[in-house]
Amino acid sequence: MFKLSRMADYGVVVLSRMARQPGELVTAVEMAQRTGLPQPTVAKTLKLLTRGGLIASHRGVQGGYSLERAPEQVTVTEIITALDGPVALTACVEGSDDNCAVESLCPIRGHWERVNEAVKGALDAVTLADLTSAQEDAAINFGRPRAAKAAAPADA
Amino acid sequence: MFKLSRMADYGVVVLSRMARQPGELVTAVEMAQRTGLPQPTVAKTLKLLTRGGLIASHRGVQGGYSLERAPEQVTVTEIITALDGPVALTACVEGSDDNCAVESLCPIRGHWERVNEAVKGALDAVTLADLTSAQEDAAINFGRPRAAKAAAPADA
DNA sequence: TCAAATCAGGACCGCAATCGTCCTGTTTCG
DNA sequence: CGAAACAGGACGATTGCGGTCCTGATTTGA
Repeated sequence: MFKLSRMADYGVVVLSRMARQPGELVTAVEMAQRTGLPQPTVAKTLKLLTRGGLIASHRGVQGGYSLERAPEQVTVTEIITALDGPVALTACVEGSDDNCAVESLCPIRGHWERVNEAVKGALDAVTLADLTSAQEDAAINFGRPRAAKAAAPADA
Repeated sequence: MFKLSRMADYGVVVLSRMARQPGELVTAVEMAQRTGLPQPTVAKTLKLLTRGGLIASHRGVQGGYSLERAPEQVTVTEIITALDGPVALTACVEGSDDNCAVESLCPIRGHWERVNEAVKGALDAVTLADLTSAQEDAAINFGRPRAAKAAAPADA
């Protein structure tokens, strides 16, 4: 229950790595090497984070991604939102598709939103800095279910 | 993101319906008729709720299920836990399977747990009574994606 | 001006977990 | 003893997600 998506995990890993040298411009492949995650996935994650406004991208030969905001300014809510869409407990709440046919007369809806707010608040209270604080030198490679086969390039 | 499972939705629907007559003994098929949900699914939900200790079951000819606890005593956390397992944000936290190979040296882990607690607290604060309060007479049939075909028996 | 590097965006496929159903016991009452 | 109802688990379909790749746009440097 409640498992946040793999993408969100990757986002935290990538951002944590970037937080170590804020402002530095790193390419997607470089990032993949540093984190040990597969390149395409890292690239995708970086793109999502860019679209979410969490990092800045620079095209061209000497391009790359950079963390422009301070780690204390980046909340977990933002990370999750950028990678998985808005934080919402129930399909009922967003009402995006045809999820809830009788949405208008569903009285539970309002109550769920209250819970949603509380959850969102909890996630807002945690920043990237909080998640990064203790892992300065530790190897960052959690959250990979069973893909830990071919040993990571280990910074090659 | 965060979408809680369909089962949890069903659980709330069923429990809300039961909360209207606490102590009354209703069978699974009866419950299905009242809620408009398919019988097998309702039966499954009832079983899970029973196992979770949220309702009591009585076998035999005149058997059925009954809500023994007061609606104010039933928290959302309990409902979710009964139907979907423990509330945990990350695969990292539970550490049940081989999800996290480097769990022991993953420094992010502790921080996620903090978030987990906050989320759990938010869900603990909402009871079944809160979700039931306003829906005394409204038809309860949200959360059904596209299965709203054959109009519900409407209490037959 | 041209070529290389790098990001942007989307399409696509495969897997996995979930959802929903059903079947076979077990218990209780008439 | 038979019917009613719950208990528990097995099983198949489906949806969403995770992961990869391809094509285009943009910038830099020779």
